[in-house]
Amino acid sequence: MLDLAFIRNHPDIVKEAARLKNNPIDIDALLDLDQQVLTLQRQVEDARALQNQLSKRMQEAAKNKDNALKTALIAEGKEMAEQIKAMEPLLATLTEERQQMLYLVPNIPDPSAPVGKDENDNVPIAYWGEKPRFDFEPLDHYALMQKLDLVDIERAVKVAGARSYALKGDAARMELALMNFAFDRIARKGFTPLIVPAMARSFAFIGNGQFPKGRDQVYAVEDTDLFLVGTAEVSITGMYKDEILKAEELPLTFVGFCPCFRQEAGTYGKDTRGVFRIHQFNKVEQYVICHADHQESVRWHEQLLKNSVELLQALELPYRVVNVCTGDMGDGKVGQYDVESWIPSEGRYRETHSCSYFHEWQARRANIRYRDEDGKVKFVHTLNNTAIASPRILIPLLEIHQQADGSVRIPEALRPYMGGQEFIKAR
RNA sequence: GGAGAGAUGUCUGAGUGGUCGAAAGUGCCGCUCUCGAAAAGCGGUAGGGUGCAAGCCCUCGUGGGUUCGAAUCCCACUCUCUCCGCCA
Repeated sequence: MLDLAFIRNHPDIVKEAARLKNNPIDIDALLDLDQQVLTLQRQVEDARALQNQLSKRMQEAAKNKDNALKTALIAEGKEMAEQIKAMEPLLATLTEERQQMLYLVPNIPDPSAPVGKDENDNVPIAYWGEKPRFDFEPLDHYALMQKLDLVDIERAVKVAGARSYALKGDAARMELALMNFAFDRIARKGFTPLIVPAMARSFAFIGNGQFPKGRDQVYAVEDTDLFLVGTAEVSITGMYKDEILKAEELPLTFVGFCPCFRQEAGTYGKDTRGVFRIHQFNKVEQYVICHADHQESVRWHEQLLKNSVELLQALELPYRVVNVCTGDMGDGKVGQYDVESWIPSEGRYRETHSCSYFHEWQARRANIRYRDEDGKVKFVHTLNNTAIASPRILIPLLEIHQQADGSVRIPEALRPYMGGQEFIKAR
């Protein structure tokens, strides 16, 4: 959410941001509504001021035992109360409408973000690792998983419907190993480990930016105000809602884990093979709350990216980093890098990580602030990045490390988390 | 699921329907004292909206109601805590 005062003072900047992000919001309509609110608000406040004055004079009258005056003032007060009561519902409605519209206003992308329409305009900025050359016919991840008995999709679908899966055997062990591996490595950098609720109230989703716009991607728990989170980010943001932190407490750095749930509405027929796009997965997430300082945000953005790619390097997975263009990045983001891992069977890189910084956009929604050294209360900055998300990461992991004999080599860095095991072999 | 208690500022905690945005303590900041620190003393210290500003308005869990006027009375809801039951 942007500062309303900023939108008033810089409507052109906001309109340009919306255009760059393919966001159809009508800023003029918002400002128009805002003016209505302000006008009506002034009227109501004037009336209330008058009412308060009457109230004070009434006390005087009571003290002086001036019953005639008191009676007259009460009559006047009654009148004011009615006037106010008549104006209040409209003011409340308009204010709420303005708020809902405000939620839809996108953040201003950084000038360094490439301008573009969709993911095709994202700009690769770094490559790492050698794409493997196989001297045998490599399998795709699903074929590999079937052959090694690592997954049971049919029976999982029987239980939970399309886009479900059950990891089996060493794939199940590997998934847990990956979570542990990522959790450990990021924690070792000083990030506080956090296992967070996978369900959260609506305010957490509003705070994070998933609501109201992404509501259709989220599962609701019936007859409650609870929803299943699509990322630990939602819960962590919610945890700090309405807090005023001390400047010296910042930055707060977390490595958060929770199962993640996504409806994947509107993706029918897309990525239906294997475990690429599923409704439930596990994710270790990096999350940072820092001072309201652009440079500090940028430094953390780079650091979070570095943390993630170090994990991929340890897993010996070739990847590239793309600078996500304005049209492809989310509403709340100032800047976004995606890390894409090489998928041999598709002959292309695909998103496995997403690294974003938001400035105050989430903090304003969730009302997370801190008291600055000089006593001023400011909104914090927030950032987040995937550390590891699985089973998606199993796709490059299995495909890249498959061997001529049909087995899969476990990268050395992961072996300590799998009891020293070196290969996944057919049973 | 059953029974009870509660929700106030950084925290603890007081609060008779009007002079309460709110006592007191604590924390924090400044000053005095001191070579310096501690202790002690004095002063300051909630957030938000609106306005050039003075100011005005709002906020005592949330929403409604009573009233000229609600932290205070009434209703509903939410949440927290304690005990019992069930349970990983």
